[in-house]
Amino acid sequence: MATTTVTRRRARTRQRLLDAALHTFAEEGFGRTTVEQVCERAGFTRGAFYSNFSSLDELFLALWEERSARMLDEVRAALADLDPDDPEAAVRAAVAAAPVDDAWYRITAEFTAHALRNPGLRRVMAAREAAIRDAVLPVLVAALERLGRRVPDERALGDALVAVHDGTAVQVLTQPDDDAVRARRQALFMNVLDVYSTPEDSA
Amino acid sequence: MATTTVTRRRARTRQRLLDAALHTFAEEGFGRTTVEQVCERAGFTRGAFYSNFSSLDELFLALWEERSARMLDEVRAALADLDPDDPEAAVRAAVAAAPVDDAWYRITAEFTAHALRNPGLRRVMAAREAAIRDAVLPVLVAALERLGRRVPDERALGDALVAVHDGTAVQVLTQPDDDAVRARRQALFMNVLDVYSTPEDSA
DNA sequence: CCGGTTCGATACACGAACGTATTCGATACG
DNA sequence: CGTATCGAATACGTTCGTGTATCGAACCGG
Repeated sequence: MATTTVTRRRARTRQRLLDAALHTFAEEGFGRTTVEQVCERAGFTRGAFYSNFSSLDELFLALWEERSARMLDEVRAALADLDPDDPEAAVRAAVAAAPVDDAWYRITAEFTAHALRNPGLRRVMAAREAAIRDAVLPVLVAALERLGRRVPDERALGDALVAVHDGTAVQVLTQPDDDAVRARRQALFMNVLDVYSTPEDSA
Repeated sequence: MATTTVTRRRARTRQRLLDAALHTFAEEGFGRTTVEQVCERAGFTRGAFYSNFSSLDELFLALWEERSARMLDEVRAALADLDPDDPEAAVRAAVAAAPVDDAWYRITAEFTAHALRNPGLRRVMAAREAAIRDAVLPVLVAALERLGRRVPDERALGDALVAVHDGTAVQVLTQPDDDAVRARRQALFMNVLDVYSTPEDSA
């Protein structure tokens, strides 16, 4: 195909721009980031930028989609091989799969704020969140069943876990050196799993 | 005092600028907001701005401090008169006191991201969060005790509640029309209160 | 009222970033 | 090996926002 190799070049600079943008967004904030900054970091000129994206907004969305999709994959992979006999370990693995990454958190925080201003983006974000939830949920439900626990309201459990994940992420990031915070986070996950599932007999 | 009335004028324009900034930040995002936009909305010139604040960053911090302090007061006031016999109502009141306000959420989200880049700001934010938590906590603990429940680990309960509040806020805002989301939020609060307290006898 | 002070308005000079139109080089393909 | 095409570099004019230095009016105390 004629376009194959040409597209390679394109894809490479595109990727570089995305990487540069990731770091610039994290350091400067999305709103404070300029096209020039991204280009300089990536080692390109603005011409290259505008040949790949029509605006910073477009790049921002592309970046977010790429990264969140990748994270979703990682979560799926990590959950694929859980130890069915050790619920603590399972939770630990699941939590580790959706790590609290400083730079990425800042970006999603701003993306969230951004999306709340734009109905289109808001739907995109909601869909992605739902996808993550729906990927994680069946695995956890299965794990719980192997432990002899049923989940009466999967949706409620899913929302609760997502909320706990997001909510505690801030705490962990604002107190990065406090292990107790991390421990409480872990405990809260366990508690939620416990509360939103019931022992066998209630079927 | 000579400065009294003069200060009044000053305070008035200052307040107007803060109000204008609140709305502009909410609509445009903090990073995308310019001094000019704020001034235009407030009905002043940039001269007035620079006579009151040295930068947008400074205004941003001032705004956040003012608003979060006010919110803290409101929470305190709302919690002051709780119905000791109706835990659901108590929670509802508490939740209502820390309302999920769209505009305000966007701003705090960006402030959080901003603060994560700035150690000084991060400490300010952590302190404010702790203050809110410490204001709410004793009231809830007392309410629970009146219901015959003890709270073994107050800190854990506090962190959990804050996390749930923050985490579910996003869900409520991204799905504003879905009452089920709000109901699950409420339920999650109840569950957390339940899990983090034990009946009398365990004293 | 009146002088002094404070505070916001005005005007200016500057720099940063934008987006486009065009050029030039690399790369795929016959 | 030559050529057509694609994509990044360059160059340009323009807009927008900034911060400061100065001016003038509102407001204070006496």
